[in-house]
Amino acid sequence: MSLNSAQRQAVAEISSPLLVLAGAGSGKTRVITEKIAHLLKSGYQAEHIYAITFTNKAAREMRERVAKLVSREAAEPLTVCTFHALGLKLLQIEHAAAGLRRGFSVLDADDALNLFKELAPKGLKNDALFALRNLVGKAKDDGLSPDEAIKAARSPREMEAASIYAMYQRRLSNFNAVDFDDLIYLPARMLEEDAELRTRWQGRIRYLLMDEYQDTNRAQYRMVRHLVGPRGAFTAVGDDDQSIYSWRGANPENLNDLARDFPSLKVVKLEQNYRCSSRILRAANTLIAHNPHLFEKKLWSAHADGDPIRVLACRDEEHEAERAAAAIAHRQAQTKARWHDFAILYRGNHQARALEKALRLVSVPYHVSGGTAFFERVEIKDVLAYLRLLCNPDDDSAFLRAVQVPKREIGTTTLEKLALLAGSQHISLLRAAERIDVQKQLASRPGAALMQFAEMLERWRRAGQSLDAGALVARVIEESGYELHIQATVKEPLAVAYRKENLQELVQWMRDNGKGRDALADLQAQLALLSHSARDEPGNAVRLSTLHAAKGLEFNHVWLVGLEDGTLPHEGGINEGRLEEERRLMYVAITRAKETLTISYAEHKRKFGDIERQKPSRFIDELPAAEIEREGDDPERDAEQRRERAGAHLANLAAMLGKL
DNA sequence: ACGATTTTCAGCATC
DNA sequence: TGAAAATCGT
Repeated sequence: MSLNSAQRQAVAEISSPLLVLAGAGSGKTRVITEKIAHLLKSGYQAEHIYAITFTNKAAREMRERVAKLVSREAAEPLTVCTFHALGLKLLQIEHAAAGLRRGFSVLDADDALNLFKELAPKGLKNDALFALRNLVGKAKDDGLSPDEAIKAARSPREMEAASIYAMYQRRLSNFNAVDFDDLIYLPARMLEEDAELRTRWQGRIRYLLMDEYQDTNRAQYRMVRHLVGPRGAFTAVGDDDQSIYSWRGANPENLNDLARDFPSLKVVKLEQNYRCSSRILRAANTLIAHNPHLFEKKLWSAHADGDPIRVLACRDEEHEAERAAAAIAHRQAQTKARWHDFAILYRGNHQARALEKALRLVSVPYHVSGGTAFFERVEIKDVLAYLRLLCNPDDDSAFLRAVQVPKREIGTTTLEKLALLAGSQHISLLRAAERIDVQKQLASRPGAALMQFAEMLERWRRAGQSLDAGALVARVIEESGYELHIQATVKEPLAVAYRKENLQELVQWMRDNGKGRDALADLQAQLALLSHSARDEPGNAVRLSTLHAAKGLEFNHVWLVGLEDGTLPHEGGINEGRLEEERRLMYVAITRAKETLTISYAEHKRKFGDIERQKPSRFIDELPAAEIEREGDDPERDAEQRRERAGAHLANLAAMLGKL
């Protein structure tokens, strides 16, 4: 299929900075991939083209689609990665300018939070702690250094946050480590302050493409602005109606700022939707028209009207789940559709429980996507701690983890003593553990155990000179006793096998990606950015997903459950300006559906113990009444409605026959 | 160092 | 309500 005229325009425009406003289902990924092919044809060299996404998954998909379009060899030198991966790459190359040493660590969210907790006042309530951390995060997002944050502090709370921020950054620097936010903040700052570095990177990145632009935060925008420079050779693709991440710092205003900062900016709108039935799209348009808009766009679809949108009133959450499960099972049996053509979408993770139960009951295969902590793979984090420590002896947080798993008779008392000694000499825990005089001040058994641990790391470091990354990691897993540790601590044989597989996959990943010497130093940092592996694909199963996790996906048949005031829109979002974001969330949900959309709500729900009456979501009233078909849960009432419809149908037929 | 009991908290979740 | 974290008790 060929491109439509707006898509062609978006692909061909390479002389001016370009903003592509890509409505839901308008083929934005296709435009980006075609544009990369076009840039290559126009004489841009692949190593100078950068395509940036938000998630690893999106990056992987884009790489695959580009490789299909041009050849695999032509696509290979392209850079297609996440914002954070780009920031990491810059830091690894320019580490000296950032005050980092080679092999620096990237602390994951967990480690960063633990470090923060250590520095924050003790006994702080959870929400106060998070509020404080948000203030620190905001300072980084605003591009303020700790000193600047202290100067800018306007209230005692901000002052407190700024001083914790300063301590926090000092600790990171002692660890020779950065956190996720630093992967954006530090590059943005370096590009801002160092003209020579900026010119060099602008020469390296000759064309920049950005996906999901509405999700960028201010720091990311700053980084981008300096990377593209005044030349503005970039394409930003986004949709303000699909901005659903402002709660984690995304700033859709960035779409506006683009026009301000690049006066020659061209704007192309992709308004033809290739995904939804006309009726579904009309419903989505009518709903989102209740929001104010910066850019007017009118999405249309060439598809037929299709089935009406059904709105079901259910007794309670269980009843709602049963109806969805039964309807999916029934429809699948009737139409022989594939299971993965169905999705049930909901606002909060906890809503999945009733649905899972109902689906199991009717033996429908399902896959729950999203939901964070499900696949927190300890074995990867543990081994990564070893690798981090190997590349960066100053990484205390990696030391604390590695030294305790597997158990080697080093307990909290020993570590506290060690920390005290290390602190008094201003050296890291591992450096302290290596020192004979420190060992002498500890009890003999723990002292010896620490020495053994330090020697083991030193052995690996020497072995690393001649081994490639994959082989070295295999050796670390073996010699650290980690495999035995899994066998000893994990009870189920299946889980043991699964964990070993994961470690095997880690080794393979190192083999695949590790080229050249010192590869491990770079790879261990990249590993921190890798969340899920390429496998654990959902397969042929009904998809259960939160609305957030469903963005970017599409299904023939979508069930949207829990449409009650307080759930969608969510309680907290109803008051402040967040109602609009809730509406966008609903918009995203509707536009996932290609053929049929069923919306349901529960009239009663248990909340924190007791049963509460629920009001149907106000968003239901914002849908076009002509496109929806309401059904209560009262069988009598339903039967009556069906009879009425059948009657009307018959009357229609009779009328038509009469005309003939 | 561990298991039992009490307290707390309840929105999405990337890198 | 119910799960997870914090605290208690041995």
